[in-house]
Amino acid sequence: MLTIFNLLPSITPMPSASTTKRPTDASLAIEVLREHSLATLAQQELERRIISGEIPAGSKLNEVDVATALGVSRGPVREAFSALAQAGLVRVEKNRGVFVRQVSVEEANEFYEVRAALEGLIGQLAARRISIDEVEALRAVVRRMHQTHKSRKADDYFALNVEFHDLLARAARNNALLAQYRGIVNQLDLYRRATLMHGTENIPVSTQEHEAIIDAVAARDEQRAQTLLVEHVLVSRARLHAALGTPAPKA
Amino acid sequence: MLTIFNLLPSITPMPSASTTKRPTDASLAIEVLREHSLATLAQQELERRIISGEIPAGSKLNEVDVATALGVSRGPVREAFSALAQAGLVRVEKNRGVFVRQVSVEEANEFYEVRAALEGLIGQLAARRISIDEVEALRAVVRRMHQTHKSRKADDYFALNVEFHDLLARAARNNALLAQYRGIVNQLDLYRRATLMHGTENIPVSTQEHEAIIDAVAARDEQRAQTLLVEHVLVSRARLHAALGTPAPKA
DNA sequence: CCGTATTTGTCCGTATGTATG
DNA sequence: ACATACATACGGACAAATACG
Repeated sequence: MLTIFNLLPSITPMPSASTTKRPTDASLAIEVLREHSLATLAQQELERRIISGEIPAGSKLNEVDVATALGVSRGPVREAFSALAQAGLVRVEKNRGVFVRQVSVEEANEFYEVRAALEGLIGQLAARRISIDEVEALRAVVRRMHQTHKSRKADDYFALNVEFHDLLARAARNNALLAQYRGIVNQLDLYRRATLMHGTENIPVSTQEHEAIIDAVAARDEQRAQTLLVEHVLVSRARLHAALGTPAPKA
Repeated sequence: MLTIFNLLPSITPMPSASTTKRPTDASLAIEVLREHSLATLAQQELERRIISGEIPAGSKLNEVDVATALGVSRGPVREAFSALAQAGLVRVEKNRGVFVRQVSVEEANEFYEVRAALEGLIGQLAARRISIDEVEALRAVVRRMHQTHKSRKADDYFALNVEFHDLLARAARNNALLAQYRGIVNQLDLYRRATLMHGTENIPVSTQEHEAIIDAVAARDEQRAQTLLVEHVLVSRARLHAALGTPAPKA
């Protein structure tokens, strides 16, 4: 338990090479607080901890514990809880408390259906609007995936996979779509974390799919990009079910 | 300005014919408060007033004014604001206040793109999972649309149109999809309300499209239902732009 | 440009409801 | 079943920032 500095956003610490003006933690905190309220900072920090699995699914979030852990009072925490509930990351039971959302297999399948549709639109729009630089950034991510595969670090691959799809989602140039997509992915992560199935997918096959997606997008083939991405999502869902031994729904 | 009774959910007032046990407003309030917090009630009430246009887009929501109007303190109101901000219905500016979200033409086009994709999935899944009763309910709505058309009440048609699509969305049997769909529709309504373009669409053409959609869904033709619904959304977007004189995006 | 009034941001106390022995 | 301990729900007070004259 500490102070406001706990919920400072994860600003990259910087290699500290710059001699210009090294901002102290205190000045950074002041700068951050000029724009963000404690409620939004608490929301972001809780979201990060939930998505990362630092706070496991099903956990009860005690108001005073969270407040003291974040170094704020209970007011901002309650506001953060409301926002997180709307985002689907926590569930609020009146007079009982708030709990980190648990996503069942059935709900995960629902999310996958929606995600497939959104990814399809992302592919379609990205093929129409992506820039050359963004295509190159996508290829760079896939290159790093190959290296990561060789060193066998599944967690790194998982992070790169997230980066790939988020990059693509941003390339679609549609903020509403981006927001909806991220919301779905966050909720799906709740399920993946709970089932400990992060990054253990079939990496070589997946990277092949990624490369095909990049090619389709770079070729401005909207239809193909859409189809490939829908398939990509449904296939990864099938892989997940296969690994878990759960029944995969048809179509 | 009044009391807690302001934010009682819109329970149908009942023709007051029942002699059994007529619950007083007070007992109703107690019953409601047993399940819902003042924050969620405030959220629902504010959402209703925003969607209905009762509170116009761009309005500044003063905390104490809203609190007194709803008969509660500022705490629950602030929690409701957090949730509404997450839902995209209001925008929060730190140390300035919260404002009802204004949706620009460009943002509305983004929403239409997403909505088209979601409606497509709705059509696909509804064709797979809809029940006979639900098909009949859809036909009933369209019948009422015809009558409404004859009496030329555009607002009624608008309400029926919402009911039709929400019914279809529920028939898709996917709660995540339903939630996302409703979120998009709510935000699109912000735009429609602002442009005063509710219900002035081409009604006869629209009802023909609705009937075709029902036929496709009833015939379990997933592909056709999906295509028809995507087209339906894009066409209604084009109609809107034509009426407003704004440039309609390609595709 | 400064002082005042209003509004937001935060914190804490109290009442009510829930879980536990 | 009762009493105790605890957590949440709500309200109100204080501080900081903004808006206005």
